[in-house]
Amino acid sequence: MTRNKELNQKIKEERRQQILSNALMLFAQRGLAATKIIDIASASDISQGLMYHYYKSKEEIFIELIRIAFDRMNEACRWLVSQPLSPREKIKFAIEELLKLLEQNEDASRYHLLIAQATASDAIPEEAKNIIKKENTFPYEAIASIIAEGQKNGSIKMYDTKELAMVFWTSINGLAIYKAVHGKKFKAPDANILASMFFKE
Amino acid sequence: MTRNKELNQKIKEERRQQILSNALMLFAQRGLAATKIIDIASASDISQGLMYHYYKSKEEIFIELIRIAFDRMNEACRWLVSQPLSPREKIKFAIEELLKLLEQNEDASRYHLLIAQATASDAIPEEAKNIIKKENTFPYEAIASIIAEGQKNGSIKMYDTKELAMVFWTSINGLAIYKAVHGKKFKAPDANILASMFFKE
DNA sequence: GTCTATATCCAGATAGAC
DNA sequence: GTCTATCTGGATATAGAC
Repeated sequence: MTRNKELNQKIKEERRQQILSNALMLFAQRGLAATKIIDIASASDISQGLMYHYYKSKEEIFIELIRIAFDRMNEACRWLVSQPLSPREKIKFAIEELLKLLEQNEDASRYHLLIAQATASDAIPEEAKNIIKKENTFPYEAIASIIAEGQKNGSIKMYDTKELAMVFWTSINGLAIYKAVHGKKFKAPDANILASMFFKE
Repeated sequence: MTRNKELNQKIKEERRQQILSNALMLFAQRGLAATKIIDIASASDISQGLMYHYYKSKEEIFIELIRIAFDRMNEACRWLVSQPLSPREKIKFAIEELLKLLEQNEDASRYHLLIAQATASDAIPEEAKNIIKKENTFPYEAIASIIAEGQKNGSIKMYDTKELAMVFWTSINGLAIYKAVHGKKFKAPDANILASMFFKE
């Protein structure tokens, strides 16, 4: 009895993951409004009606994805900040890892695109907007704090700290979008190109 | 008689421009699917029904905007290539002008965002896809050709030419999206930050 | 030219059978 | 748990009055 319940729970959880992953692909490809519930259902090989056993609405799926996207992003930033590396090494490492992720991991660039889209769009659920408002600044601040340290010890160029942090993320974002568009054909650029915005030769 | 006809034509043309401009703002803000005809009509202070005197569908408006966006972009690129400047000066100038445009011209960043969105989205009219497929490569090629020249004469770094061109546009794109999100508060970064990806010190 | 009213269509969400 | 059928609402596009 309890056995069965647990097993069912587990199956349900797996199915939810599967739906999430398909929804992520579709939202990233077409945006929230243009993605129909039935598209997600078809991609997940279930009927439209059955979707509502797993999620109570399209928006709920979207919100959960936004939450996951920021969780992962912020977790990665916290981890980066805590590494025993010099500021310069951290920035270099961050660029390299982000580019590698973009090139190799399909989901990674989709999450990026999802955030980019969601951030750029008015037409998303209120709750998603709140998550964005609350979480969006952290990656900028994390990078800015590393850059500030690097500027103090002379290893990073003396441009305005916030401007550098903005250019860091907007460049990554731009590449993530490019990747999402060009798919598997995408080859990440040499990390040194981006790095040269921050480092003296 | 002919007088009146001409005048009417002129008024109609102006109204169409007005509608286009409002539609651009809304499409950039919310995307195609999430923008309702009635939103465009309201923003233009006309009834929903009247919209159809000016455009036969929402998609037609979208397609016209995409066409304009690429016309302007490509025209600007052609102009840049033809300037009597050294490759290095051209790149520097292009960065400065693009950043200035982004900061000062509302429409400019909206057109950027529109292209970014449209390029990133599956869910746009077939005809818009065709325009994108046909026109999208030109700016990349134009910048790549300038970079190649600069590499030949030693004024631009010897990274892969296509990678540099890609990073050029994706960085601008990323900033355009950032600007579209943050609106008037946006302040463009120092052009030298971006320039340092291309130039030796 | 402009509006209001309406036909039509499509997508989200629910109900109910199996 | 899963499906099909259906309700409901909202958006596009058209018709017709002024």
